[in-house]
Amino acid sequence: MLADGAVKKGAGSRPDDVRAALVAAAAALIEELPESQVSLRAVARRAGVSHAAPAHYFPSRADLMAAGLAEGFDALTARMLERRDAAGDDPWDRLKAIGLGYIAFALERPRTYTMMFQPGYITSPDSVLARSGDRCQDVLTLAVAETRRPDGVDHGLGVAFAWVTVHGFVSLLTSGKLDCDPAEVVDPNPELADRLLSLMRPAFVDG
Amino acid sequence: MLADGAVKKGAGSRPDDVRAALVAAAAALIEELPESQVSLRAVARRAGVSHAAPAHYFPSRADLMAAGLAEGFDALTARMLERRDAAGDDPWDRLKAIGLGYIAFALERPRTYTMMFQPGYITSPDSVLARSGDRCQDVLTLAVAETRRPDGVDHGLGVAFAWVTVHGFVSLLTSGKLDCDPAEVVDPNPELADRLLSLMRPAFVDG
DNA sequence: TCCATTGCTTGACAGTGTCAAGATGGATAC
DNA sequence: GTATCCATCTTGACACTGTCAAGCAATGGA
Repeated sequence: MLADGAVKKGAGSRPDDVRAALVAAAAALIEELPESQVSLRAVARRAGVSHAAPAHYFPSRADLMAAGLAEGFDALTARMLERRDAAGDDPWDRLKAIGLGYIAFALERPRTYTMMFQPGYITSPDSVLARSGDRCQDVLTLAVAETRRPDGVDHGLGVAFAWVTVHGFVSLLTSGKLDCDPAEVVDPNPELADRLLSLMRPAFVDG
Repeated sequence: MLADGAVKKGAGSRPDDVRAALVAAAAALIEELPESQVSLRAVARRAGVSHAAPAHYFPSRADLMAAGLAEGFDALTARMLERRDAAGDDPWDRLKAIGLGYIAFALERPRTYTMMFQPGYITSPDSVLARSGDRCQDVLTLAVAETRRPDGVDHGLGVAFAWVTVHGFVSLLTSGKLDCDPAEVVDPNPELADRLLSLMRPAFVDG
């Protein structure tokens, strides 16, 4: 049996199979191991190729990690959209749904999430990782725009405030600074997240 | 000339000189280099000792890093207290001063700050790093308690909200996600931080 | 059939964290 | 004064890392 994401040699192997296997292996290991243990060679082993194979697709370890992390941003974006579209028409409900989806993703894949925001993996503003991060931010930007009211806060500040709140929350949670169990925050016990998001409500909608 | 924090051998060298030099060297390198380049051996070189000397004081690399990061938490705490004590008597002014001090520290020493919240360096709740983190949180807890009003939010939630906001802000800033220059946020242009902190004001005080 | 290019492997290098063993020097015991 | 001990630190080794150079194998074009 081949390992998860490993490449079948010979017959069925097409160009870019190895690349896809490497990205999949990187994404898997990023969540399974501490950051320092996600080595280029470990990813290559998981993908079933030699230790130098990644060099043909990614200039450095950072670029391979970035490719795996970009998948993380895409998954986060998908999760937010899913929750938003199930939330109905009320702008605040939609924004809050996005926030809860964001929190749920980060707590399900904490190592991936943490690494997604690690400086050093974005090598240029046009990189795959930067672009996937931008698409993620677009979802939030749109949802904040929907809540707009004449006397509301500046739009850019609102986006920053919303993002800051959810990011700070999951970041402190996974660092163990908010003495409560991250595993219980979303599924069995969503009150904390709910109440925290409600604290930022006055910045967006009336009442 | 000896490098910063290096140990003078022979005459003046007392017990724990090497330990202090190692911690100082670690604290310095943590801010100077990317996390992956702050190696045990680089710290030892900086401190002027052999590559295995740190093992006599710290069981592993993580423990040496934790000692350097604990100094970071202590410096952060000192910065917050300094700002608070200069802020007068108004509870909200004091809380906001703490927040601005927090933000200033994090943007002055971004690599140190980021690493302070990296999971993996706290080996036990009684570790030096955990304790210095607790002292830091105590300052915030006290300031939030001062803002208390009868119909206000739950105290624990208030502490979480305040911390989440400043931590999320500097964390996104240093990740490059809030398209503005972190170097300019505090000193020449404190409006953004000021406005962001003001958004959480309704959760703490009236008016 | 020959050749060139692509895709990947093997091998090497310096650097890393950690462990074992040896040196060194100051304090204590006799 | 000499011997012993012990903490402190060094040296050396090991497996592992990221990256580079060289080589092998297969594919596609002439």
